[in-house]
Amino acid sequence: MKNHNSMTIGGLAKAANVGVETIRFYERKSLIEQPPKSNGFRQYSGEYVRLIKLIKRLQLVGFTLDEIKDFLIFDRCCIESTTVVRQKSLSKIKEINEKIAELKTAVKALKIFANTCGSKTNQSNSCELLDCFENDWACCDDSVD
Amino acid sequence: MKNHNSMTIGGLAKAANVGVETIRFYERKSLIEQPPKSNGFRQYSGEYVRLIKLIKRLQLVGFTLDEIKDFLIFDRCCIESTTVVRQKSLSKIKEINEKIAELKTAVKALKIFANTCGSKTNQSNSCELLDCFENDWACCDDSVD
DNA sequence: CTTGACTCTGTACCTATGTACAGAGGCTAG
DNA sequence: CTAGCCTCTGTACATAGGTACAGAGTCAAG
Repeated sequence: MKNHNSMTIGGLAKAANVGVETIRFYERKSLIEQPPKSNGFRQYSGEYVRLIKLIKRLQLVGFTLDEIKDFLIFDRCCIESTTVVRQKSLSKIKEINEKIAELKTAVKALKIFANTCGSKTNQSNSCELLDCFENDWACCDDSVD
Repeated sequence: MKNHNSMTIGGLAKAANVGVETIRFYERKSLIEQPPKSNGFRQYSGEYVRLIKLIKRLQLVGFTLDEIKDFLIFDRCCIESTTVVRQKSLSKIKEINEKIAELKTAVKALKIFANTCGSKTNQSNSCELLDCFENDWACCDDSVD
């Protein structure tokens, strides 16, 4: 009675490289739908592998699970206007670009730190993280609110 | 008896734009030292403002509090060889650069998503996050371990 | 000398994102 | 038919990084 291309939760977990508990957790949080069951066991199609991997990718680049849920629900149901989703995407793009700028500034500061502190043998107070990280931060100072 | 350039915890919190509880939390975690007290009240110098802001910046770019502590302790005491600190800096730079690459890929994918899904009126199944996020991820696929 | 704003210590609680059982049942190989 | 592994539901615990009291003391203004 089993679809030849379906798998139980353990198979999905292995294929998507996550734990089975994580999958059940995503289900509880409504990130994924509960699949049909056979004898009480969840039967997942291959699509679920792509879906879980997508979730993990979105997480890596800074989406919270709640944000991911919003996108996924739209993706499944188109319940929101495409304009709203477009807006959400654009604002996320903006956010990520700002993060990229911050990270680039940090790399610059860390390079200075590594060069001035890591290569000198002098242990005077000229070696300070504070100094290295104090310049070039126009990008994010007091923009925390 | 009070240094004209010192402040209590509330002043520091305001100046550094964090909560007082956060400052005491950092103290408990040994990220900052307990300053001298006057009548049982902590008296902070202006240096603490820079220090708290530094911590917040490092956090923003992905340092954990434990990592920050390591750098700060070196910065204060030079207890580790500069070579070790240099190594840590370089590996953090590498990590941040990888993150930048991921984020750039995500921006590309989100742009495609925004353009194909947000601008079309068609609601067919051609509009899928999954598709947009499935290419160009050589940078991080299965590099999760 | 009272009032209100601040601080102290210590402990409990919170959110996000999982992880780990416990106790029960199912499936498959030998 | 039994052993060993899988899955089920439900609940509890973990971790990072705070946030929020409770109950007591301090300080400055009026």
